[in-house]
Amino acid sequence: MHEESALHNVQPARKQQQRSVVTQQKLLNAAIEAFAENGFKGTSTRDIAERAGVHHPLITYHFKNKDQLWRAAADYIFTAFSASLNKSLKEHSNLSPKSQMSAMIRVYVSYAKDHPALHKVMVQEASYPSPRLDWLIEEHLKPFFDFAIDMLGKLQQLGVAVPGNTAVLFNMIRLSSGGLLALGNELGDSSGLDIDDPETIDEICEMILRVFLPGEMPAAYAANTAVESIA
Amino acid sequence: MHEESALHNVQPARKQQQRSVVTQQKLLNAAIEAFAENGFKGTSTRDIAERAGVHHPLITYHFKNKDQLWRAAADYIFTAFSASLNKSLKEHSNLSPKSQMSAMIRVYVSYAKDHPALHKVMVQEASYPSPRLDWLIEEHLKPFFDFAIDMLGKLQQLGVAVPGNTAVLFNMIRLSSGGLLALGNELGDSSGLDIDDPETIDEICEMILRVFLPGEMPAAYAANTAVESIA
DNA sequence: CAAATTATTTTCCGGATTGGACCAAATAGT
DNA sequence: ACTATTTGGTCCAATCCGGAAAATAATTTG
Repeated sequence: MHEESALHNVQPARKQQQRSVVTQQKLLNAAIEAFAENGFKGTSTRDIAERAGVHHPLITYHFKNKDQLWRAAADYIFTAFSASLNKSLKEHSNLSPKSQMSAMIRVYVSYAKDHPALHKVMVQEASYPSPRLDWLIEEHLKPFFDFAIDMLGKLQQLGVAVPGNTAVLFNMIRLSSGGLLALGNELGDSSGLDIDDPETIDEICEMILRVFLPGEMPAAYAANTAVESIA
Repeated sequence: MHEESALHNVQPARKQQQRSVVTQQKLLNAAIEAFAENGFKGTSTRDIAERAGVHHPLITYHFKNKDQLWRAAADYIFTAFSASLNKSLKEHSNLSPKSQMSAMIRVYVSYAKDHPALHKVMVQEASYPSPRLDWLIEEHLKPFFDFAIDMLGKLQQLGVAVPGNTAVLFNMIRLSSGGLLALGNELGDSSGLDIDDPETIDEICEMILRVFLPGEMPAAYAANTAVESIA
């Protein structure tokens, strides 16, 4: 027996084996996919194990139980997203606020395209109150939201973003960006849009900018306003 | 035994009893709620029956099986929505296209507030390919989408709606409108928004109009362009 | 290499849940 | 009052559930 999930092992008396991290990752990816499709309740650990091509008791071994697996999976995908977001923020830190927000939206859309589960899991969990939703908000959503809303508010003051309740505006951007990609299956059949076409992705990004950030940056604006990355 | 669901009875040798339609409606409402929360796979017929306060074998009696119940529930909510939409369209048929689209968005937002399941079910089913998704698109989504996209395209030509791919724009409106309401649980905790406050609803509607339909109608435009209701 | 530790496989469990069948009783139209 | 419709109560066989436990295999470390 072990006290903690292998992912957060405190004192590994011995090094973690390679195959271990491989199966953990296989399980995490499978879990994300399954949870995104069928929600927490609608997903069985056996389904996840099968998708991962792994014997189901390994879930107990590596993650203790279904709930911890869900949390580990959420950590996994949100941390990865946060990383690529911070990377982009750093690269664009010397550009105008509008360019920064623009880059941020592009990162989100790109990430949502490759990992639609990011958006789906959020929607799935928000469907009804649950301890997981509370945890997700506190642990991952709130920091990101606070940061983005603050940034968006500044753009509103500059006349770049549409005025109005900033939180509402932010969530509209989030839902549009993530939702379009998550609805890939439906969009094709109902609206003739091909999500896998890079041009469609571009069109989506540009449309979001055109709609939500229609204003131009004031010419006199000094581009150099440092933007700290998210904690 | 009966050949068809009671809802689509062909030759009722005797009239359908009142209490029958009551339990059917209770079941339909419960089904919509449950399917919206946990998806098709994640919902059990027993769960639905329990929510409806009805003995679960009645599902078999009234709807034959789980799948038919899902279809009946989808029919129910989409038909009701279509009705209130057509009503609003008729009432505003003498107004400008922008006012009509504005009214349409308000109807959608209001409906999504009282019946967030409308949006949730769509998202749930679009999560992965399924015969239900195909059916839903063909039966309900396509007619509505085609109508709305056509209307939106005209508004783009008039310079009222933001230019760009009309289908993308339409889906952004749809996701923003429905999504904000469907995410009620999350929005409160993560962004301090109270969905139950009528002012919030107003703010949302106005924001959507401000963002997606920023242009003014050309003054010279003749208001009287008849708009047929959806088939 | 050998021992100690970590990881995987295999088997099993008790219980809950699944969708659905069945029939007797109640109810409501005619 | 007669009869079709609707409901209540019970049951079932199958499957799936999350997890425990023990036997086996593979790796790291000394």
